[in-house]
Amino acid sequence: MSPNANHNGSAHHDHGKCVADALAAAREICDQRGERFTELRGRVLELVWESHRPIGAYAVLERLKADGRSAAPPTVYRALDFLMEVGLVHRIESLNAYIGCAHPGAAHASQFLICKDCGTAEELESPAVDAALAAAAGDHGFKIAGRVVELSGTCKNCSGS
Amino acid sequence: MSPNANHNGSAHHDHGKCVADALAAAREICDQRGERFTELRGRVLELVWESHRPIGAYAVLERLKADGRSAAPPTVYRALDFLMEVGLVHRIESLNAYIGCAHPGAAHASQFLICKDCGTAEELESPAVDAALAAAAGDHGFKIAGRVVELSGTCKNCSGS
DNA sequence: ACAGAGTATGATATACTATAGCGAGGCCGG
DNA sequence: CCGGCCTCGCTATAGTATATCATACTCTGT
Repeated sequence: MSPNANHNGSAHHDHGKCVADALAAAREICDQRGERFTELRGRVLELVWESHRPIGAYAVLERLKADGRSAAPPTVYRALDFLMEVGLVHRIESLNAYIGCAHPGAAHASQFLICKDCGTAEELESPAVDAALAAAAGDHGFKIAGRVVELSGTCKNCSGS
Repeated sequence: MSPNANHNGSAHHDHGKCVADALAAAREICDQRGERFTELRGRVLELVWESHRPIGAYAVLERLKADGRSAAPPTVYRALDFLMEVGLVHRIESLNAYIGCAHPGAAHASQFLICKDCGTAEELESPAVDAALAAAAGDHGFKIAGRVVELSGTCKNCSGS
């Protein structure tokens, strides 16, 4: 993994710390919720964060195998499903990929800005978007249970160049 | 919205007419754009509309085969790709499924309300949602190229019962 | 410490979704 | 009529996800 990372070109970005923070937060959240943050789940979450952009389930699987661990698709899908239920990971539907949640711990409806050039996916939580969606759904008598909002395009850094 | 509309099981809905209208419109749009609206493409579009809710590519394939036609996955994927390029069909990312466009002919960014109970997907074009998305993206220096907005939940008819 | 319930993981098989690549035939402009 | 392009048939394969059963772990109450 690139030690430098720095997703969107902005300044520096201590990737190791960022991953470690995410893991620490995850552990705490699971503790609070009485969920087991097992070694496997931790490793999967770590791999998702290390990628620092949406990563496919099978890419996670390959990395697990590279650890020397025995793993099969259900191994990773179960871990990802758990992490999504707890709110530590999001699934990007338009990419069939997964990414670490930027703001775990709080229920939230997020939106994603997916750059076609660099592959990063920035997580947003725009109240305005959320309100507009709620209003639009309400107009049609629709009760929202789940939201998928994914914009593809060019991110700030990539459009500069 | 179409004059008849009203999917969701309530009251009447002249399905045959609705499909025929969609096909007629499609033929005209392809003519205008100098695209070939072949028999296969027409049949695929017809099948998509007949389903009247998002339908998977392989379900379309089965129906094509039921016609006695020889068909393989590429057959249907090529047709669907064409129909999407022309704007006659949308893909629902969260379902890996396809649905006829309710307002073909005009460029538009649409949103979908997908009922988990009855499986229908209502197509919206909310300017407010669109504006909110554009604003949120703009705040982050992001240039939008494609939008995926899919809300899952319970539609009006299903929440009544 | 132990038994039992519930949960997590291992392992195999299979289902579902999508694309690559090649060749034959049709359509259309020159 | 011919040459290029588009459409379609066909086979193979890639990519994504789940069903199912077996094993092993963890926690709780005793």
